[in-house]
Amino acid sequence: MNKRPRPSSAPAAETETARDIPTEVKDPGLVTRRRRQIVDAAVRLFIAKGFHKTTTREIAKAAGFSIGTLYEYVVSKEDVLYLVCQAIHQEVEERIRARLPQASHGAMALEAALEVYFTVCDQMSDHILLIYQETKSLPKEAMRFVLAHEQRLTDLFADLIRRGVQDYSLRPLNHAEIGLLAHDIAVLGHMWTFRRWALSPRLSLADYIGLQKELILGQLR
Amino acid sequence: MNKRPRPSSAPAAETETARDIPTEVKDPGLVTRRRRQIVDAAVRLFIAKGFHKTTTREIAKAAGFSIGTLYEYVVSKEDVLYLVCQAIHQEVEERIRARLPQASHGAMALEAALEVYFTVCDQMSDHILLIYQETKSLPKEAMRFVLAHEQRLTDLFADLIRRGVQDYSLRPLNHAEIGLLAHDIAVLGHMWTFRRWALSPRLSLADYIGLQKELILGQLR
DNA sequence: ATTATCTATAGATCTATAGATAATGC
DNA sequence: ATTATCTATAGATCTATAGATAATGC
Repeated sequence: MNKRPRPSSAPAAETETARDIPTEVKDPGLVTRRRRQIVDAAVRLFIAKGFHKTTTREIAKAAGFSIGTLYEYVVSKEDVLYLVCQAIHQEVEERIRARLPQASHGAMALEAALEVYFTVCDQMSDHILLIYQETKSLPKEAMRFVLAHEQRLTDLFADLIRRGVQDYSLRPLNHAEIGLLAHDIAVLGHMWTFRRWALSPRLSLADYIGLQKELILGQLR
Repeated sequence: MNKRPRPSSAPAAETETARDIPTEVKDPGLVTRRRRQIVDAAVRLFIAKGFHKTTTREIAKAAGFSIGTLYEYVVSKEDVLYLVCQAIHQEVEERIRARLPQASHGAMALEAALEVYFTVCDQMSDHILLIYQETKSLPKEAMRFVLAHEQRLTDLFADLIRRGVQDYSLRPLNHAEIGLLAHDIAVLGHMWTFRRWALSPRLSLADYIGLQKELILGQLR
């Protein structure tokens, strides 16, 4: 059940889900704790002012320690951004997985997943928007990890669609169609966050979910 | 034919399509020319390095004059970003309008528009991506103008859908549905630019257009 | 004498680190 | 004596402007 499909040609090391950031501090528990403080502080600041306009000093202060201490836990400012992106993706994925009911057949499971996903996107609006806007500021390798995470989330939908096709609760679809539909779903969730300025004045979240579900599922039955 | 619907409550001044940037230079023709140089240089640099990592000096140099001259034509670095966003939106809109055939009925016109729009998104991939990533760096008022432009582009699709509903070539849809579908179309075009890393290795542009057209039009007939 | 352009730099940051200090455990 | 934290700052930029210079037209 936890087996994710991995690109068959890539070596195992390439599919690791997180990148290690060097630290001067020996106590691993402390590292975890301090980095959580850093992430919490940075998320708030990045959402409010953006990555580039936030200084490392501000991050350290908001996290409750000095600039010198900050640099015991990260090597660079970009590391902070990476930690933030990683934490956000993790939380999105956790929230979705936590609320995914073990529905009977594929079509039903997919519908439930859409409901959950769009709701999570709404709740984590600012965070998802942040990822959209700042992923490009990551160093190349860190970006690869973040995009891989995005792909994993998308695969979650692809798996459900595939299940629906196999149990005949959805119409037959080929590999490319399934992949694309999964991306469509992922992006239409994000759309609620980055087009909020146009959508939410006219549409409630419930309406949005209802209409988008119709669009996606209508095409699959 | 050129009448665009405007929010009835907003005063005319609010719907202006461009913002005036002060300049020290008297000759309007020269201003236009130099600003085009600035935009051309900045677009290239911003796409390559991002807005924040590009310096005003680099922009001036790439445009072919000195930093002092640059500041005769803009007040701030943000002005350059605004000029860039404005120019990109304008070109996207022009390219689309130029190739829009005067198709007979709404459904056909919409299909043609999708074809054109997705193609333009592909051609201007880097530019659209730039807008996605840097709009947030604009000062508030400039951002309003850029988002208004985005909305106008979306309205273009809404108009076509509405036409199709009226001539019965598309199924009946209410106001909210039309608005949302228009946004879906706009975003699915952009998706080709910001999910390229996942899509284009597996899917040609033609396949992408074909499948997305199916998704959207399938729901409307 | 007016307009456009250039050079030189003021002034303001900001990241990252070196070296000092405090706290903890042997 | 080891680990974590802090203070102070080196070093590197970067935006925006002031004042000088060159070009154009009366």
